[in-house]
Amino acid sequence: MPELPEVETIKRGLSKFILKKKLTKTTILCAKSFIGTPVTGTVKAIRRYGKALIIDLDNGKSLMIHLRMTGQLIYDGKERYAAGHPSDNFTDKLPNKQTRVILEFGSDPLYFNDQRKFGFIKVIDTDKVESDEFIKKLAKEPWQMTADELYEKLQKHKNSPIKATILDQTIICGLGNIYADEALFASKIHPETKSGLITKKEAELLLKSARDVMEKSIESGGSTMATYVRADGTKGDYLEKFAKIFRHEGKPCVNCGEKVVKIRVAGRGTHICPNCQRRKDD
DNA sequence: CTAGGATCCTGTCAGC
DNA sequence: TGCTGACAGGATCCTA
Repeated sequence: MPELPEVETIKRGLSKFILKKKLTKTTILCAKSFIGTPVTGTVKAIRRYGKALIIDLDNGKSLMIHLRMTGQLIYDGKERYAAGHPSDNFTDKLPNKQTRVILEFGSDPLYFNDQRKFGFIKVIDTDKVESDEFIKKLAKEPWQMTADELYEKLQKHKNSPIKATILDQTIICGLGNIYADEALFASKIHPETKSGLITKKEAELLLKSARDVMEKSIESGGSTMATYVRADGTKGDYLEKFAKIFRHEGKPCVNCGEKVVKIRVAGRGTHICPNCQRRKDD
């Protein structure tokens, strides 16, 4: 589901609507989607750590929200603001059968929808956010990391395929299945390449590519998300705005025209151009 | 310690 | 039509 750019988009969009508003009521429709005891309080800040969203209240409590694969947040005030896992129900009547939690800000509900129930909202003390078991393990994001740092980490996991390594949030934070494929394609690296065979130069390029693809998505993500929501029944296509390889299987590579293929790496569907991304091992 | 696979859960789609 | 298995924008747990 939502990777760093989507969560950043949610953060920016949601800030406009719920900052300084009071969370007055919580309705839990699925017990495993909400961890802790519901709280009330005024929204003081909205932060993001990797793919995790933090809503700080003015009473020392914070809500940590992780959308995992299929989470969505849909604010239904005067206008509707929806972001997260894209699907038709952004424009549905709400709540629907995938609604797990409803947070109410006065009369305006914020729906937490999550088809597969992997995501969650968790209440934690604001001063303990950074020591949370999940948060504290997160590595730096690509913008905070140097190529040398990345290179060193790759050497530590030299036998893992590079895609598996960059999907690990404790190694580099923010990439998910889409942006891992996009960054590897932009860097002309085959996803199955053993991490230990990545050169310093490639690590530098990979880091730059990761920044680029996510920045582009953040730029287009906000506006296209809004467009998606307003669309009259048509499916959102914001992936098409920036994806050059993800879900392009069967289509010609944008660089060389070779047919893009889909393979399986690290248990995940993976898209490559067999011509641009060559294996260097075996 | 690393590496790989199963697992959580619901829904959809391709292939009988 | 109905069934079955594969798979899905994530992360953890278990095993070797």
